[in-house]
Amino acid sequence: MEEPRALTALAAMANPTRLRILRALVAAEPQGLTAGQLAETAEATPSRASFHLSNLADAGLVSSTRNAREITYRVEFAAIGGLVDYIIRDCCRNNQTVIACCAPSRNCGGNPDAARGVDPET
Amino acid sequence: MEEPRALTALAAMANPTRLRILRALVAAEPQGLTAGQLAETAEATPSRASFHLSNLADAGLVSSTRNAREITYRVEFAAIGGLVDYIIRDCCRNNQTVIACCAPSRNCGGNPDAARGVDPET
DNA sequence: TTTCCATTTCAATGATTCTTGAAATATGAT
DNA sequence: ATCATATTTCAAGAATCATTGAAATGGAAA
Repeated sequence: MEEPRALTALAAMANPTRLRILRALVAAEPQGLTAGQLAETAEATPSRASFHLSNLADAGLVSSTRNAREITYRVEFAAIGGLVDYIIRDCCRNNQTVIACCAPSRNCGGNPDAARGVDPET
Repeated sequence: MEEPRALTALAAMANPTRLRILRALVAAEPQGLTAGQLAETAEATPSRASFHLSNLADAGLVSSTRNAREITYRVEFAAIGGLVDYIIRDCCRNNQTVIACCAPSRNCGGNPDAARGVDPET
């Protein structure tokens, strides 16, 4: 990933509504969620949800496919991974402290569960 | 890291001038760089650099210490790591595609060097 | 104290981004 | 065709963020 794309991805994630949308899509993998379901989940009007959805799509963070009149969105994990890769490598020059936060027994966010590699799902 | 702080960190990084500043600080580790040096590196006026520097400091991404009349800034790798941790764990629920981007032999940004774990420095 | 240097703060302006609600588009059903 | 549903697009206004240049602050030297 190059800088302009990384900046777009960072800006896309730097919004509470879009982060909620992203989170809902992560939870809804691999089926995805329709624009309407996302609007409901994010407590946004259809128009507002659509605005944020196209922002996320422009950033490559989500993809969409139309099924009849519904449009289903899915999170693009590879794009998020590309951003993480960019932060670690291009931005932080493979700094060990940053890399350590990806390890299964990490503790970088102040969450005690994280240090034990506990899946937040369970 | 909790959401509000992650949002602040993402917003801080989502700006070309601040990303340049961060990059310069990463390269200048562990001594850090003064506000004046950073302004020069980022090709910004002192006032503009100061604005972005306090934004980065508010986000916890840099720290500063005063030495005589100069103020030296340093990158806070732990905070960047915390953000990466947040993206991977809280946001992406430990998705493997995202985690794989932190591995030494990763290839998530389209850069062939990345797959071989080549340090961009060398 | 006066002066100089590094940096920050402030107010004004300009630029982006977000929200809202109405209208448009696309698709399917009657 | 007509209608209903799902979604997007658009224009206007509100809110937030960035840039500028001038003034203020903090600190060291003359």
